[in-house]
Amino acid sequence: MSTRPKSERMSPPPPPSSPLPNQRDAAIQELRRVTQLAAKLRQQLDFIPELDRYEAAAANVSEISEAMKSSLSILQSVSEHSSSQARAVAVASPAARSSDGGAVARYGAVSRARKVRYRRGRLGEELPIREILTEAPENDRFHWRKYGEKKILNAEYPRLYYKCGYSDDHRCPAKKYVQQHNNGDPPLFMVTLIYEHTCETLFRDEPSSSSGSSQVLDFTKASICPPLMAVTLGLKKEEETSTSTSMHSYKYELSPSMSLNGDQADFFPGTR
DNA sequence: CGGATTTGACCCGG
DNA sequence: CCGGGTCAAATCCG
Repeated sequence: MSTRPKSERMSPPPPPSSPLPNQRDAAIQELRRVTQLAAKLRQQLDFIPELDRYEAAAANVSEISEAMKSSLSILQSVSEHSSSQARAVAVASPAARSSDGGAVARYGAVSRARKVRYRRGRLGEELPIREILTEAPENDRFHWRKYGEKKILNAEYPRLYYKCGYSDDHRCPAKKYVQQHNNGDPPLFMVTLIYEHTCETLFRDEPSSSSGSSQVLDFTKASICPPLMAVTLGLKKEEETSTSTSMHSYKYELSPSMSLNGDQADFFPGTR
């Protein structure tokens, strides 16, 4: 009964109507599909705002990739060493097999540098930084309070400064800067996240329980968690927000442009 | 009326 | 001194 809402399948699963020798090929093909999905997953990681969750998810994706790789190699080696039956097939098309391995390696290599950077704080400290290029900067489900806006030299668009809406109550250090990046049809915004939220743990990994809320991915867009249920880490006994955590309404106004040719607009060379 | 946003001043590091 | 980041009083808005 659980059908994915949006779907993102790239190829329909091949019918399992394969005889024996082809089963291995089918399995390999499935593995390749999963490998592609892992690659896609890796891209979606970029939309995870919190540092620790991002890294945890990244680790999981890496493990998936590794598992895929080893599974594939196991399958292949089995087929090659295997006696009798599979033997014929294995010898029949060695080229195909090696190409499979190539594909896996390629996807495995996609693990480009993560966008977790560090920046000098006023005290010379290093602040955890993440940069995200998105068309929906308001769609992380946190409550932000704008506290400044600044024109940036050589930048077409101003930079907007936000801090966590609970920064006062919970000493949450999370901040984010949002700057429009271009004026495409879906305009892109460079979102810089600084520090993690300590105010609330939105959804700790809850196994099972209610439907939906598949704890990972799908932050891509949409889905703004309805109520931020301020679940503190369980150590501090603070009287939680209680006061209706109102829905927050954003409005990132796209400033009325200020001319400029936008030629040099070189923001972050390395991203993407 | 209260909370969020606006916006220029202020601060601070390079 | 300059530019980016933050503060905070004024203002806006529901």
